[in-house]
Amino acid sequence: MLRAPSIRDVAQAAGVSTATVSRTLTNPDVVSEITREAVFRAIRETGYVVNQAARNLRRRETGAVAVLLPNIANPFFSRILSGIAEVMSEAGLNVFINDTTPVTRDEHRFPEYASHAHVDGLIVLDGMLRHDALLDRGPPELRPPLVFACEWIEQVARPKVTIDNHAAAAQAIRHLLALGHRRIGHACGPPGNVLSIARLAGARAALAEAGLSLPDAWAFPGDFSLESGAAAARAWHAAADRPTAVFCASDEMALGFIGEAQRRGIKVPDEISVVGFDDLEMASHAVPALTTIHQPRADIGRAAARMLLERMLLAPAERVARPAPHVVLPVTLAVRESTAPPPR
Amino acid sequence: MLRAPSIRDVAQAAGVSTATVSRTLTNPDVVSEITREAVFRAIRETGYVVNQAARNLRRRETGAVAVLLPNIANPFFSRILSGIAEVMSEAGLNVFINDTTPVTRDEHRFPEYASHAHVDGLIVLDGMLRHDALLDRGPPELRPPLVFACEWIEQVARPKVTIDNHAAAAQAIRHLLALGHRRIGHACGPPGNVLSIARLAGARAALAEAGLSLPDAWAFPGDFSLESGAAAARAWHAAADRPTAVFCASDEMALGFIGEAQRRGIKVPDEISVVGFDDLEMASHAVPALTTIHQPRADIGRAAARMLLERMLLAPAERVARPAPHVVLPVTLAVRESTAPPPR
DNA sequence: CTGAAAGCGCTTACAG
DNA sequence: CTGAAAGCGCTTACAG
Repeated sequence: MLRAPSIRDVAQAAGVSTATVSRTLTNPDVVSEITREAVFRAIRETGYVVNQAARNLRRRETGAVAVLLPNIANPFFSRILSGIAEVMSEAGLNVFINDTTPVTRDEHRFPEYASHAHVDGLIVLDGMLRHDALLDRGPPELRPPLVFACEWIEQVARPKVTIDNHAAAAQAIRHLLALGHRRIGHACGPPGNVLSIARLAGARAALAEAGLSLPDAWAFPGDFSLESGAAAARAWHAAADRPTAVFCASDEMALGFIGEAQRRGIKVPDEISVVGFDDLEMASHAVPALTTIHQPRADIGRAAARMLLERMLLAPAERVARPAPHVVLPVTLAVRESTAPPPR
Repeated sequence: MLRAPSIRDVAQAAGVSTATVSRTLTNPDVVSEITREAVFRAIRETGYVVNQAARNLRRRETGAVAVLLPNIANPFFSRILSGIAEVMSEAGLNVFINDTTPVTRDEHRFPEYASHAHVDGLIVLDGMLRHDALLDRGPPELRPPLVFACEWIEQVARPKVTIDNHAAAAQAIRHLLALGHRRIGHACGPPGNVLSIARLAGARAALAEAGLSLPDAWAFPGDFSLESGAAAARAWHAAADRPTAVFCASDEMALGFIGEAQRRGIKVPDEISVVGFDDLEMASHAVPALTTIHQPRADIGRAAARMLLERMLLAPAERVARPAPHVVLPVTLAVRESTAPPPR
């Protein structure tokens, strides 16, 4: 039976013990130069590569972290993932990416493997995850370190890196107000989602500041997707009494809204101003280029990864004792071509 | 020191041996009903979850497969990944997703972990991967089973699932010819890429059938990105002698091209017809909606995953001996609004 | 149907 | 600076 070379093969070839091979690999300085070289030569000769399962078992760690996200098909996540991958690969850790709603239609499930047995840490981008499962199972010291990014779960006190969604939404609305709009609608994110809630509240607050409000009829339901943005445009178009501007909870919705509006012969921004949220690559390439809230997505990913690394270094007891930090990253409003003063 | 419960704790709680616990978990039928129930009760009481590192070490497998792709930020891959995740999660396997060009600018690197030691199989979506590294290292029986999807490496004979890029490109060109275009350009994919080469060749072949050719000046360089599509539009616009239609090697390029063209006051498709390739979600929501080659992305992912599963079942020797199958999935041309007869 | 025992391939105090 | 030995937590022939 053919087998991959093991540390014993290397030890034999180098004429040393397996302990020395192991030390040469993990802590070369404690080994004399001649043996070190002999070991490296033996490694080359045998084509040895360390068996992670064995190392992990022995070290009681896995060398991997997992990222849980609601929908990998959503382009919003791509740069966040690059940011995470960047700092994790520097730290020598592998990254599992896992869609929390793959095939089934049930609640967002916490994958079984997302426990200490499989993973040294977790970054969770999904605020809809049910938290009854592994997330809060067993003694806290045994639960893998976890940090939230972008989204979070109110009941689960863990470190997080987010933006200020409330303030960002308010900023988007104030931009529309400054252009002279008084009749402003909102295409909402998925109901129950923490981002949807914060963005809607922020929009309402900014409207209230100006003595305005958001009629229910102008809060168009949606779920962040292109299609739901298009649906919002249809609802907007069908309404007798229409707002002159709409703030969308995501860029995909904004792009879907604009596409559907244009397809119906509506001119953007002449007849309707549209603001997005996220600043996807597509936002600046669309026509009209999308006015939107720019999120520093790679930075969010990097910050979350660094925070997780910090938490992984802490002793379990200390980690549980310490307060969970909350990093809030700044956003900017990218004013482009999809907003203008109201018609007439 | 606090430790996660192990199989010994369960055995003790249930009053059986660890062997019986293990059997109950992996092969419940061979265990009597009473012990089985006792074991399950003990598992619940202790909160036991199997330690994968130990299981993997013992079983000489890892329970995970890796997907290697050139750029996770490219929305083209998202549905392929869902397709893969769908069948792999059914099979009880975890999926590592790895960007082959994360931070560094060097050649696409084969990640170290993509060896038998870390992963039971590989799906490679990156034809630019250097194949000198682990890919062809050591005896073939020891290399993890690998299947290519979408892209491939000519010199590496492995199973693959692709589309017929040559035929698809020809189909796109014939659509433009049928509309009456005689002056047709091509916005190319990244140089050296197998897809770029096949699509360019297919376009040339269809042009040649009609007694036409593709002047060098009309083969706009690109790299599949939005920005390179916009650059192609600028080059097209600046040219003295311009084609009336352009076939783009990707939807992102087509969308970038159209955006830049429209921004310069050019009407699409009235002044220039544009065909894309891929059929991203955005394609049908853009204005004009993009005429493009529809790729069955989820199917590609599912087919690649199934093929990998098959190969993983084979004994190493047999796997090496067998010819590598090549599955070619059908594509369709989605005719929408971005193409029309040439001006005048 | 069940248990004792070996062993998967590492790492790491403990001696020397 | 180096080796012998124990042990990480499982699984699986081998007996019974």
